[in-house]
Amino acid sequence: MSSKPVSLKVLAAHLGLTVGTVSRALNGYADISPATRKRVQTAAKELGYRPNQNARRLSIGSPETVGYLMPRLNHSGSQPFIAQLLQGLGEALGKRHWDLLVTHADSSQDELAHIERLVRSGRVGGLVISRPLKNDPRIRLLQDLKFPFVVHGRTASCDNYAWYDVDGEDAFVTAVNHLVALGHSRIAFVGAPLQHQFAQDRLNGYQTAIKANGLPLDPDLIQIAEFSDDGGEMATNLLLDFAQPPTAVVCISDTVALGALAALRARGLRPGIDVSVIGYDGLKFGNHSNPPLTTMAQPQAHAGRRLGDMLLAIIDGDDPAMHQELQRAQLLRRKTDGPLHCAKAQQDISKREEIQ
Amino acid sequence: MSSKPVSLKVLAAHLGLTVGTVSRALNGYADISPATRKRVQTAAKELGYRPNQNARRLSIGSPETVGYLMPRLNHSGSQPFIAQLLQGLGEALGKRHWDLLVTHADSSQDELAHIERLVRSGRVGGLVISRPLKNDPRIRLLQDLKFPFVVHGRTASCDNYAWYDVDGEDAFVTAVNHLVALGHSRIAFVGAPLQHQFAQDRLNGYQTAIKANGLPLDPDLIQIAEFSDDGGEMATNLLLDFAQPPTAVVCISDTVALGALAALRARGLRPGIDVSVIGYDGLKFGNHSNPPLTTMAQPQAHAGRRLGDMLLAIIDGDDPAMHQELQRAQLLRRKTDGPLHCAKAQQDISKREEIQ
DNA sequence: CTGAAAGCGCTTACAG
DNA sequence: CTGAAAGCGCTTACAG
Repeated sequence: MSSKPVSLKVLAAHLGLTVGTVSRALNGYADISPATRKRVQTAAKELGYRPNQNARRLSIGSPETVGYLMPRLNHSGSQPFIAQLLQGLGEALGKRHWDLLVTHADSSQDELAHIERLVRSGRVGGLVISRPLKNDPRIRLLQDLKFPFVVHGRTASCDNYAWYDVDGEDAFVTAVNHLVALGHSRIAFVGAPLQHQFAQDRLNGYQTAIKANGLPLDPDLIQIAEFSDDGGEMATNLLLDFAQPPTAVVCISDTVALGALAALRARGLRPGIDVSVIGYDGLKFGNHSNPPLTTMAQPQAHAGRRLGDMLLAIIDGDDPAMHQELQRAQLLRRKTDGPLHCAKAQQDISKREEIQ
Repeated sequence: MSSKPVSLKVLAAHLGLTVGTVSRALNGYADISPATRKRVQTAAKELGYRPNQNARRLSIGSPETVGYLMPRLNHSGSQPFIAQLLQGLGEALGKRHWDLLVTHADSSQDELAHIERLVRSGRVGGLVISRPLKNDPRIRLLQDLKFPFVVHGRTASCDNYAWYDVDGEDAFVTAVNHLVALGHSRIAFVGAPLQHQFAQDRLNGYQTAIKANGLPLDPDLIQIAEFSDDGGEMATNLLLDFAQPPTAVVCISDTVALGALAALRARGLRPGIDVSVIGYDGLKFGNHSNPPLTTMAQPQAHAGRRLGDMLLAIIDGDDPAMHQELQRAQLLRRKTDGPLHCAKAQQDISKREEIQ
């Protein structure tokens, strides 16, 4: 279909030189006369010569390509940060003229086979994986294969590989402390299934902070829900149905928190006044929720670049354990956090429910 | 770093065969005895043999890879659909074991050079580009190079290449008609700079519908703003400052519409009651805005798959002009559209503004 | 049915 | 300084 690109062979023929010489001239070898180097370079530019990368990479023995293993989309929410992540990865790789291959397994069962195929086929020289499980078989596989990789996120034991993560535990300590400082003592946690480490981290932070503040750890106040707005709404409804409902809720994500807000509004409760809600992520969209969502905003801008730089360094031979970066989330106060209302107001909440 | 993958050579040696024979056995050539075919297959599985794709692709003369040219992120809004699009592309390509390469130009000036490099280097056999300009030089370049490509979106003249798009003009006709049916006659349009064709299409739809309904085309009611929530807010403030403000606003995107809602709320105007607002995109997040956003929802689920299938067909030799698919957006009524209020209410709006 | 050989388009020691 | 040659790991006519 497309016209054939010019090869080294035709370029060499055009110049009356051998392909070896032309190749060395183009690749800046020292043992080429300045005159022919110039001649070769101008001819290459004129003819629009670009080395065939498949050939080049076969020859040098490196795919000069890194793979990103896309997490499977859960029907409910789209990956909010994926575009930014890919752009950052692309920037880091681009500095060295490496390529970015984006793949996803057909099913989660196939994921290990998918990775092994990818590694063995020589298409990539390193891999970026994200959203690790607590004990992620992908990480074990890659370690067994001794294949360079970095993880966006962490697992329970994460000493011996490279990762970039935001400290979810710290974030939820901060969120709970903030609510305690506002006078709250019945603070609930709406989380997601604990197979993912990030879900566990955030729950840990919640529990740590509750205890550190001398509050009782009421198991009723810990709700594990579907990781979506609907999940957040259902969990919050459960919480509000208790005899002693919480006066504040920390949610594992902004999306889940939006569901919590919906549950509150549906009962005529005012988020940030009657019940406080804090999300996690810092999505821009939280500015436009009803009311604007207070959240733990994670610094997301550099994740892609950092992961890309790390991976290249590891491929160059760095010890993966050298490359571990933990960022902190920051409290972003908008309108859904507020001081505890007086006892009377709390009673009103309970009453209102009974009426419903 | 990683242990070397087994090559065809070691597999052949292991079996006491030549590489040619082993290759043919693995690739299902007919002239191989069933016995050795079996023997080869089991040995390949045992040793975990995977053909080196760089070598294979060099040999067969196809990169078996397609490139996706990421649009540059505008600081303000993230690409909401990009993850879905990539997943869909990956599915379509995966059926044929093609790979997906994701790239972005360092700057918009470099984009043409970037494409040319990509094409000439033989890394990809086809390209997906998105968000075309009205008269997009990338498309001309790819046509000149006679290189297979598909466009997510359309340009002004789009007869002679392949594209997948949602009919923005139709969507805005639908939105305006809906508002007219609700009794509105002063309907504004908040758009974005017109270099992108989609911005023009949506404006065209607005204008077409205004005229078709026998309404005057008031240039004041067309506001071209920054493509962001802030842009939408500023534009809406301008509209509300007019002596005769609009009673309804159609916005070029959900994000812009969120800004419009913010502007209304800031003035104490109730979206959907005092002033109607309709967005475009159908973001899930619109369920949680204040109030939930009425929008023209575009069917996004199949875009990636369709674009991938089209591109593969074109690479196989199909005429690109055969592959043009126009989808329609659907009105998704939530809470920001409503009937025109009586004259008195309208006066109140004007008054309220004068007070501010 | 299998082997021997050429070729894909590069890179890179090795001669001279 | 440049050429001639081997090699990267595959595929695929061509013999036999």
